[in-house]
Amino acid sequence: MIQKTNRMSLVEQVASQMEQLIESGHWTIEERIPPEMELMERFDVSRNTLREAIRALVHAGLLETKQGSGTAVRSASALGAALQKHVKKSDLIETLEVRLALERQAAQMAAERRTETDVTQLEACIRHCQDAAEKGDQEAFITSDITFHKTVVQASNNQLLIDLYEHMTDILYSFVQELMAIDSPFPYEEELHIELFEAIHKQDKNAAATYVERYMKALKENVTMMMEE
Amino acid sequence: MIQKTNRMSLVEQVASQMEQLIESGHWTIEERIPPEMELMERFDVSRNTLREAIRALVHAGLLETKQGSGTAVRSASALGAALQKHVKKSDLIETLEVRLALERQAAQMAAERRTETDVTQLEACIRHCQDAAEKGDQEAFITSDITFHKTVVQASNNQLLIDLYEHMTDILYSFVQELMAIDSPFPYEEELHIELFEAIHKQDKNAAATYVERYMKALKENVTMMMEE
DNA sequence: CCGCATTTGTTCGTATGTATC
DNA sequence: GGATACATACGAACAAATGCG
Repeated sequence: MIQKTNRMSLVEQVASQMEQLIESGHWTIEERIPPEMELMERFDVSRNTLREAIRALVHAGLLETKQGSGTAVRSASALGAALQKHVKKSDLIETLEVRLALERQAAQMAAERRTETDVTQLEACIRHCQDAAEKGDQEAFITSDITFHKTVVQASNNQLLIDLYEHMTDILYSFVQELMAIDSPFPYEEELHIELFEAIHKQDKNAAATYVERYMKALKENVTMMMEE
Repeated sequence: MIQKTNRMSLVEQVASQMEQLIESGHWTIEERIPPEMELMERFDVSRNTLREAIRALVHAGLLETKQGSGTAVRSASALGAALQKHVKKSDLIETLEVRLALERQAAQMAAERRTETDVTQLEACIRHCQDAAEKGDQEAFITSDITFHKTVVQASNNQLLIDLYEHMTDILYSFVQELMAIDSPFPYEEELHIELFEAIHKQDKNAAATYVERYMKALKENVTMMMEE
């Protein structure tokens, strides 16, 4: 069978391969990729062809070039970069509302499909949250909190939903970090986490949705308050 | 104050401008854009620079070049193209589940925020659906059906949600078209549309969510049946 | 601080393949 | 088949930024 990809332009072939290398994690984030000269030899193409491929990935948000310095990986996913660009033009509240939509759906599906492994993982996440809260370690707490939510979504077993949610959350996180500078009076709704966990554990679909809604409502109010200050 | 990054690369400047032209609808979809020579003069850059910019947009899915023919607009949005690529690797069911998440949230928000204009628009959409159903015009019906759902989401007044939903729906639509070839035994849940409309009209948030869930459940079952055949 | 090597940025020229008329 | 227009690909040259000794 003849490979149809002979019809794919050289630039596309090179760009695809590089994209693969990035998304597969072979070229990790913030890492500098080999210089043009070396890549020319590796891919056996001319400099212009290679440069066009690099330009495509730069425009897609995957790479970042600096004259005189080199080219580095900026994002591991084209979808994430596209979302980020789009979200930057949007309202923070709008983004939160979309995140709520995704997490509620995920929580319901998690309640339906969760495995024993999911349950033990969620328990571990909650423990991490509690530990960080007791120690008063803000940063560690926020990280564990995010991990908890991501783990809930992962239990939904819907890869598209997982990807969208994680990108959305990462973007939100970096935004919130910019917004609230150093000190962060982030209230911990510990009960809500535990209740959500138990709803998933008991496979109670409606309860899971309700707790996500409550959590998100509280979060939304916090953010609006933060923005008014 | 010194301008920090007036040093945006020429290629990026050109690519951004072209992206603007596409997203603003100045270059409409499927339309062929001016040949390289003309664009070189308009942007006052060399051929290679222009080509790199075009390549970037091609890789982003906004443009499509054909040797000997020219360059045409393929998609009006970078996010849409990125989503499409990602969705193609996903399951149809997964995509439906995400769409449910978005539409349920949108319906709730529409119930809360809908204006009188939204109500009259939704009424018009329902009438179009009914007309098409009476005439037995499958294609017109599906189009009106999609328009109805998009109108519901638009009433949510959340631009990010609207964009995501519309891209998702367009992708789903093109998929379903491929899947079901010519004849399409697409069942019309007329009551559900009307009930959803009335819930939004009466600003009943919970009812709106319920009807979207029911509608999506029916749709999911139809799709699974279609795929098993 | 200077000079140098490295690396990316920009431009031009040339040859070839391919679709359209 | 021929003419034209466009896209593809390569090579070469110089400019500009960066980092190092």
